[in-house]
Amino acid sequence: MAVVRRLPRYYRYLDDLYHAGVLRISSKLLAERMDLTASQIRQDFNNFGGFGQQGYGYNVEHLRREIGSILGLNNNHTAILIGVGNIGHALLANFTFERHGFTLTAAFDTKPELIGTQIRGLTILDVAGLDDFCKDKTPDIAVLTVPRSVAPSMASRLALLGVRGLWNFANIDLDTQLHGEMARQKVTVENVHFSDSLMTLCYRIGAKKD
Amino acid sequence: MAVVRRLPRYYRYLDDLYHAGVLRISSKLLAERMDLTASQIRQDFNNFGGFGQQGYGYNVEHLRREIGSILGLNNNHTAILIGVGNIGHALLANFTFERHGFTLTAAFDTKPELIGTQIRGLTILDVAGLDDFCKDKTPDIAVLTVPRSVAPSMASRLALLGVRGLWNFANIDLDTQLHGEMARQKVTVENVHFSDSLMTLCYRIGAKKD
DNA sequence: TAGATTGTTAATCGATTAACAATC
DNA sequence: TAGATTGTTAATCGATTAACAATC
Repeated sequence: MAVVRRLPRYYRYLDDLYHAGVLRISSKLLAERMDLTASQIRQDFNNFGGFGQQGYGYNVEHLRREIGSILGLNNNHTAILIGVGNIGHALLANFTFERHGFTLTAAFDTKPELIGTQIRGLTILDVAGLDDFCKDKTPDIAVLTVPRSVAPSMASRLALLGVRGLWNFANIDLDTQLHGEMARQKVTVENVHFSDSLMTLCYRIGAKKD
Repeated sequence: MAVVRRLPRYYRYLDDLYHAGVLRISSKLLAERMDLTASQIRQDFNNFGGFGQQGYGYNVEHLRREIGSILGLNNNHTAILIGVGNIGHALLANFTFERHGFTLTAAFDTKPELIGTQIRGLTILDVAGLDDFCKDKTPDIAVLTVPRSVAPSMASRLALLGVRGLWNFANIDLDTQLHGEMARQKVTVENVHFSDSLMTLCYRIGAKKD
């Protein structure tokens, strides 16, 4: 559904408004700000129930909470991170998983010089202990920041360990790659593709040139 | 157009096939691999001209080159990077801009301890010299890996310096934020949103639960 | 020639926009 | 009450799928 893909963006804007102390917003105003039509916004929100009030608009705090709850941000999911290279390190150091519905409970790598070190209070563990950890703690998702070459095998391993979601940074479509296996284990894959994003930008500045 | 958003993904798959030594592929086979319909693939490619041959399929090398050229991957664009924090560093160290149509010509930061150091042969420069550099070298795009708080002002500055595109990692929609200004300068913004991606995953594993 | 597979048209499906009555 | 703005239906638009003739 196309609405779902817009929900995170709605949440982001509402979160900004909320933190800016704005109490109410109309579909018209929000539409201007987000570069959408007011009609679409009302249609979208009504897919999940009527959160607004005629003549008034939407209560920012309430709407934010509702959308957050539709997204499942309050489900107390847990996450582990595999591969503390540059991107893994960047996420560990800067990304606040808590603001997006997850608690990061462990990070793993193979490099001896990394194992035992801490980033933001989290100690890097040896991947050798991954299976035991997962059997014990059953994390909901794994953040895959390993080299592309080992991504598929690590994905299968995590799938068999019962992980329910993979946030994949390996620049490869894991869902199409491991089709049967992933489906069997009911693992949801979210692929992050820097290269797709940059190629899109390349196309768009090119198209503007003439 | 919806096709355009699929082009980078087509390119990625064709690039993989090409490097795997595959010479030809039919819409049917590519559809299976990419989890699309054969009909859609043929429809998509025909938007840009007939690249196939009846009874044979598509020549992988040729199709890859055509899509690359539609995307503008051969336009010899130049890029600079602003903000060598964790994400900036990760991109400098790992991302091969050359494979996606860009040559990275400079990286900037404000931290004295970073300035003058090298990453992958590229010396980090002082942001103080940004204006002179841009006037001299006129880079096509800037990779914005600065903290969210300084992103809007840096974006305007770059826009005024004549940059044509921004690849923005600041978790903020710069295009809607700086509407008039960006439009005036005709700057194309591509926003990368880790948080949107993670929230989408959160929604999807939640929806599967019941 | 026979088989395969494209290019392309027509049919279907879904998503967006417009309009307006309901109602705060 | 009058004004504002939602919820919701109907109309439009665009994108996807199905079908098949063209042709390698």
